[in-house]
Amino acid sequence: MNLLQQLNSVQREAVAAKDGPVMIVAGAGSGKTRVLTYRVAYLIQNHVQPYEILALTFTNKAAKEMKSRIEKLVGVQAANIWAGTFHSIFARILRHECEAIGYDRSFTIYDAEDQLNVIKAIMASQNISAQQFNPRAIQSRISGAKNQLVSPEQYDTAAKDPFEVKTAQVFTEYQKKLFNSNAMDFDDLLLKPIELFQRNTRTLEKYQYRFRYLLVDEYQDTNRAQYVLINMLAQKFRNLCVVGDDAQSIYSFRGADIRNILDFERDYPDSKVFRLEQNYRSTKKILAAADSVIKNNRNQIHKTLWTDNAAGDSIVVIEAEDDKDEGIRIASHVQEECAKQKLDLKDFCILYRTNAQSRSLEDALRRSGISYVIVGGVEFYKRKEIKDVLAYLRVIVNLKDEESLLRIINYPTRGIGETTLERVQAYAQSFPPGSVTLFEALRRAQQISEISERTKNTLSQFVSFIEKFRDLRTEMSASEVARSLVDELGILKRYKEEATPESLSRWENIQELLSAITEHAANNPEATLESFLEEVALVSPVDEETSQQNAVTMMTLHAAKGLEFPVVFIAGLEEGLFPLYQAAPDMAEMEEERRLFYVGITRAMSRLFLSHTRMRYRFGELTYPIVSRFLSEIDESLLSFERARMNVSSHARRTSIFENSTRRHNIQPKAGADDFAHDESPNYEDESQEAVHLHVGVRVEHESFGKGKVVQLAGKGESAKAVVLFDSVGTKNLMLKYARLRVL
DNA sequence: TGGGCGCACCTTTTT
DNA sequence: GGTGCGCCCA
Repeated sequence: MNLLQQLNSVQREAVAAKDGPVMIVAGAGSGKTRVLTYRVAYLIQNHVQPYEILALTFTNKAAKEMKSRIEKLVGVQAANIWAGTFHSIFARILRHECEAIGYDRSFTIYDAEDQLNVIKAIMASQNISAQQFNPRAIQSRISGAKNQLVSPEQYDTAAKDPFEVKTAQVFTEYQKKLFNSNAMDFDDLLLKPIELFQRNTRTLEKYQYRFRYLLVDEYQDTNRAQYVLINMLAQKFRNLCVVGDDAQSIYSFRGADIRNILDFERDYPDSKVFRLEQNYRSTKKILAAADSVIKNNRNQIHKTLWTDNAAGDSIVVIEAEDDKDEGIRIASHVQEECAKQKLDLKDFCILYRTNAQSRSLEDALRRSGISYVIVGGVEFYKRKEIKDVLAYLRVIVNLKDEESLLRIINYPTRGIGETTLERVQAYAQSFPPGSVTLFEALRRAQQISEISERTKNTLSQFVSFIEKFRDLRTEMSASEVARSLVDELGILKRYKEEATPESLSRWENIQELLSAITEHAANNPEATLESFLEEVALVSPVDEETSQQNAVTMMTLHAAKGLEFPVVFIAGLEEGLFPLYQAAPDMAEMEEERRLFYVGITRAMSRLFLSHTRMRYRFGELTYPIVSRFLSEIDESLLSFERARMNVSSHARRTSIFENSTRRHNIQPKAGADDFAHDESPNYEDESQEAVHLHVGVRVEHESFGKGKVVQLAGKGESAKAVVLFDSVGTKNLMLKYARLRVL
C-alpha cells in the first residue's frame, strides 16, 4: 500500500520527513492523528523496527487509538511499538530501573488525594496550621515546583514569604516520606527517570538506542520535566517529531509550558517545520467563529486555517432563563436536530467548563428521555470504598506504603485508635529516618511498653492478616487474592446488610472492582497485583471506552480535546464561569480560557450551539451572571439568536446583549439590581440605597481598598455580595452589607 | 473509642 | 449542593 497517496501535500511531506527533528504545527481538525499514524506506518515500511519507535500521547485512549489505527496500516507488528502516556511509559521504565535510584520495584503510585493526605499528615506533625496555610495550596506549589524541576533545597533558598518557607519545609519532608514509603507521585514518574538518566548515562544510552524514533503528541501541553525527558532521549539520534498546536494549549495550570512548542525551532535549528492548515472537520462558519475568537489572544502564532467544506448553518446563541432552562433548551435542540438531520444521539456532545454544571444538564436530558454518557465526572477509582480496598492491595504489595497503611489500619474498625497509632509512630521515629517503617513498628509492637496487651494482640492480628495475603500472592492469582481479601474483611457483607442506597452502590462498586481485576488478568498474560495497581493509578476518566451505546456525550471542555462531533453545545457562556475566574481575571489565564473556548468550538463539525443563562445557582445561591466576553468576540454575522422566554420581568425582556453590544455590561445586571431593591428584607432597603445603583461594570470606591470596578453581583438581601476588581489590590469578594461601597 | 451530627468550606480544568 | 472535618455524646 502506498501510504503517501492518501494524504495532502503538506501531510505527505510531514510523513516522509523520516529522519531528524520535525515539528508539525497541526491546526484543529487538520488530520493530525492521520499524519501521526501514517508517519509511524511509514517508518515501519522503511525499515525501522516497531520496537524502536516511542510515541508519547496525552491520554491512554489516544495511545490505544493510535496503535489500532497503525495496526490497520501495517498489521500486527504495530503491537510492538511503544505507545502510551508519559506517565505510563516512564512508570514502566522505572519498574525496571528504579533500583538504581534506591526504590523497590513494587513502588506505589500516589494520586492527588494520597498526596494531599501525606501533606496534611506532615503539616500536623510539624504543627503547621491548616487554617493558616491551605494544604491544597501547598500541594499545588509542591507539584508546580516539581514540574519545574525545582528541588526542595532550591525552593527553600528561593522562598520569600512565610507561606513559601512553610511550603519548603513540607516539601522537604514530603519527598523523604514518599521515598521511605517506596512511593512516587505523578510528578515523580517524570522526575525520577530524569534523575536516573542523569546519574546513570549507561541507562540513558540504553533507552536512546532503544527508542531511535520519538514522536510526541500534544507537544503544547508538555511541562518542563517532560521537555527535559524528551530531549534527553532524543539527544543521540535526533529523530524527534513533535506535533502540537499552540492555540490548543490548555494545561498551563498543570505546568504545561507553551514555550516548549514556541522554542522548538530554537532548540533544533536544523528542524523541519510543517504546518497543517487545511481543516477537514468543520464548516466555514464554525471555523470563522473559532478564528475570530482566537485572534483576541496576543500570545499566539498566527495561523490561517481554511476549509473546502460548506459554509454551514449559523451558530446558535441560546439565552436561557436559568440553568434548568438551559438544560431543557439544549435537550429540545437535541431532539429537534435528531429528527431533522437524521442524526443519532451519539452525534451530540455537550461541553461545559466545570463538572458541577453537569447536574442540571443531566436532569433535563433525563426528563426528556435522552440517554447520555458522562466522560469523566466522579472517577471510579477515587471512590472511598474502592480506595479502601486498593489501599489493602497496595500495602500487601508494598509494606512500606505508609499512606495506604494509615488508611486501612483501622478500617474496618478494629480498635486501633489514634493513641495507639501515635505510640507506634513514636516508636518508629525513635530509629534513624527510614530504617523502621510503620509496618515494621507494628510488627514489633510487643516491644512498645505503653501499649496494652489487648491492643498488642489486635496489632499482631492485623500484621499477620496482611502478611498472610502477602504470602498468598505466590499461590493465587491477583483476582483470587483480591476476592478472598474482600471476603475476609467482610466489607461486602457489611454494605449489603446496611442496605441503604449508598451502601448498596458501594457494594456494587466493590463487585465492579473485583471484575476489573479479573478483566485485567484476562487482557494481560503476565498480570499481577502490581500491574493492576499501576494500571489503576494511571487511568484517567477520559480513557473510558466511549461506549458503543447511542447516547449524548457530556464532558468538560478539557476532556474534549482531540474529539469531534457533528453537533456541539457549549453551555454556561457567562463571565466568571467561562471564562472562569475565582480570583483576579489574570491576563495569561484569560488567554488560556480563550484557547479552551477555541478548542470547544473546533470540536464541532456541522452545528454549534452556545448557551448562557440570566440566573444561575452557584455556590448554593442565585447569581445573575453577565454574558461571556467570548460571545461578543465572535463575528456577529455568524450568529443567530434564540432568546429567553418572555416571562421574567420588564427589564429582563431587554436583556439580550446583542441589542446593543456596547451596553451589555449594564443591562443584565439591572435585573439583578432590581432584585436587590425588591428584596423583602425591610432593613436592607435602608442600608442598601446604593446597592440599587450597583451594576456590573460600575466604578466604586471602598474605604480601604480604594477605587475599583464591579465584576459580579450575587445573592440577595443580607447575603448580597459583589466581586470588585480594585485598581490597586486586585479582586475582592465583598459582602454588600458590610462593605459600604460608594458608587462613583 | 467510635459514631453521629452539624458546620464550614469550597469548587476549575487532570496525568 | 456536596464533602470533609471537628466536636460532642454514648
